Amino acid sequence: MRQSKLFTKTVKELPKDEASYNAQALIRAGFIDKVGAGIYSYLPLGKRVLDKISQIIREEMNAIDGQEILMTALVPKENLESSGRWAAFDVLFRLSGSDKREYALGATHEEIVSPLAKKFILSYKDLPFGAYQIQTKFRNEKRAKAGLLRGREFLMKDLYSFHADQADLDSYYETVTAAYHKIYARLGLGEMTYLTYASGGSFSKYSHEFQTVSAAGEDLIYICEKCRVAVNREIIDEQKACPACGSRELAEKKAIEVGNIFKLGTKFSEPFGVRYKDRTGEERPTVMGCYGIGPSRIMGTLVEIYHDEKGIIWPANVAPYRVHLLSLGENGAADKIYADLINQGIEVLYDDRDLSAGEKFADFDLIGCPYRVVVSKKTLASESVELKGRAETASSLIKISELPARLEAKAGI
RNA sequence: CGGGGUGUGGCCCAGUUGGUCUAAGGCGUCUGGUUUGGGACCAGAAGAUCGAGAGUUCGAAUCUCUCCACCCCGACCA
Repeated sequence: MRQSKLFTKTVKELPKDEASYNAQALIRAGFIDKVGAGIYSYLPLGKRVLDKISQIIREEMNAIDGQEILMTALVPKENLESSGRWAAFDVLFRLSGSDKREYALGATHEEIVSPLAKKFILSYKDLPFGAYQIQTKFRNEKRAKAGLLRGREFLMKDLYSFHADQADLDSYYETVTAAYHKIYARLGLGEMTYLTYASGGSFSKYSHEFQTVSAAGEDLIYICEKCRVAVNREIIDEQKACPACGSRELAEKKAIEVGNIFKLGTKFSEPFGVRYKDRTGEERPTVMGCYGIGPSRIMGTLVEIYHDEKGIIWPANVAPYRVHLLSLGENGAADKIYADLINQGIEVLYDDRDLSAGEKFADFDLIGCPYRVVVSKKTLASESVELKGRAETASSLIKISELPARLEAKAGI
């Protein structure tokens, strides 16, 4: 991408109506645009990051045989009345069309996926399976806050699984847990993300959250480093012990909830009549699980964790581009390097604008691509470019002919 | 939803005991010139229903009322 063609620009000053770091940094660098409290548009750079996060999640869902679907954003009132949530759910955006039929904008999709599954589940032979989607969710939070961390409209991956019995659900639940750990590792969040015991509702003692330690978080968790698990404050009782090993050596930390997995049991399959015939011909309710991760919240979380005083430092796997190529008055040579890198399959943001070096460096720091490649009179004198990692302070001169190999070698954190 | 705060060109803001405010400054933008390794410099230019509505007054960005929006703290978060 030639930066001269990019319609967004970075801005020098912090937006006055945002206090959270992730929103400030993302707006300044031109990744998102604020429309209202908790309502943001994703601009070219931001969309690329969001797509990369979603793609990692998609790959890991497919790897555990999740089947991608896309459900409706409009959820009819009757569906939500079947589960009792039309009245109980206070964050619903409710609306109606000219036909007077009432709907809610989807805040979650048990009420759509359950009747869907009912149409295809007839026999035990139809189980188990998992269906997921990556879709915008709507929740009218009384207080949206913290930029992308708690929005009224946000992107969510929600997976729903259907099983013949509790044992099969339990087994798949472990599979999903492992997949989630892989996702966080690939996103660069593995080290600071903990499987966390949280309140479970009516069908299991606990649900599990994935909590990423960050001062920007809303939750308070108690971490057992030995077991690499944590307990949410909402269920910690007076004994304050690790549920895995019983240790009382727990570290209190603020954290961002970056995922949540639930065993739903028959909570939805009963009211929606999602039943199957077992081997003996007897009809039984299916057993369900649901598993969520929000790519947009992940994006905000990454910014909270990966930045310095100058701007964002994206992990390589989700950076909008791998390389930010800066031409300092040498577009002739830089054009060729740009074309070569593109041909090698390397994603490049190419600053071909007629601006001062300082502005280009500042933009590189704000936008936060992993590598900076500078082409200038100085570097060209030795048929080289200057290469520097965003997180590094030292740069080095690299022969132009060796650049693609160097970038590939450095790829993948 | 309770409490606190803030709304002034695209962005950040000064001004708010009512009176040359015909709204200042910085950034950005446009024109010309000089620059060219950390948001460089000079000259000129354009750009504002002062959040909205109602009111008080000879006169309102400034005072009163209502509403709206955004931020922060708390509650809430299936």
